[in-house]
Amino acid sequence: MRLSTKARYGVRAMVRLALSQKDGPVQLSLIAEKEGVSEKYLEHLFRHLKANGLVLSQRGARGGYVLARPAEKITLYEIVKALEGSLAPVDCLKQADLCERSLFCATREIWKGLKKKIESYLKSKTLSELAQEQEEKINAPIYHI
Amino acid sequence: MRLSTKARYGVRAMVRLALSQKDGPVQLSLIAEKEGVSEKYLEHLFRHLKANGLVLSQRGARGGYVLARPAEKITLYEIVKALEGSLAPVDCLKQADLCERSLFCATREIWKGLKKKIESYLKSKTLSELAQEQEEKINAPIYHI
DNA sequence: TAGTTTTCCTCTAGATTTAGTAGGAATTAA
DNA sequence: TTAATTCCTACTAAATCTAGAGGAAAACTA
Repeated sequence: MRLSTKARYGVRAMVRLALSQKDGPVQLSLIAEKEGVSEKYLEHLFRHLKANGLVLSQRGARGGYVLARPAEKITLYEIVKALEGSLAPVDCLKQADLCERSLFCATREIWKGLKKKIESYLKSKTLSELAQEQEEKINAPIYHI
Repeated sequence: MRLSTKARYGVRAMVRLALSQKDGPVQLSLIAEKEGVSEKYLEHLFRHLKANGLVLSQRGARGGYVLARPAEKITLYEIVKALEGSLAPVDCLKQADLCERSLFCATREIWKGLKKKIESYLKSKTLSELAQEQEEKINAPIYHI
């Protein structure tokens, strides 16, 4: 049940974008530096984010990315799904004929329920909530003596 | 967020075990045949199930496996965890020092919440529930004309 | 006791997925 | 025109998944 780095890095990049886009498009080079992720890898991730209508891009000098919608209107579900492809724990949920047992399989119902739980949780979290929490964490660090 | 075949086959095998063990230990060869999974692969899975105290084994002729506890006392969480190792969506939940950002990472809190949702769902499902549902599905099949 | 059945154990290996990197084309601002 | 930036297509090393082979150990049966 692990998320790939696509989802992990991608969500962090989106938070960074939400926090940084006040001054116009944000370059991948900035996100790469701040998040400690390779710029080349971010290119892949943002392709998916763009294809799924989550960000808009501006090419050329002083270009970059901005959120396609206000952060309050973007859920974590959308981000993770755009990057991970699907949140189904098992493939037979998308494609029942992968397994001839599908119709009589009790475990399949369990996985279906699990998928719903995961999705409803991620749908309940918006990017703006996450960005705000991130800001608070940065502004209220723990000081060591 | 996909489960491996370990968890998928393992849960099905446990359901099969719950349904078949009335007449004594169940051999892997039987489960393999019924579930369409290689016996050799089941050996691997049952090693983990046994190591985690979910099944007991009897070696030798007419040996096999039985549940270590009544099916009502075994949750899906235990089975999946035994086979999958961990249900953490990201590794930094188990080992915070994997990432220097852990202490100030808002996304980490999200993944922690997601892990809790997954676990509480799987803890709420017992093997006996699952076995009963499976039995009903078998006894009430859909007939095609 | 001998033979058979079954779990137990270690080692090996192909297939698939992950996590990137390389190199350059296209676009835009200055 | 130049520099900056996204966009696109390949390629690849490493990890993980999904087993399979071969035999040792244990226990039942005759």
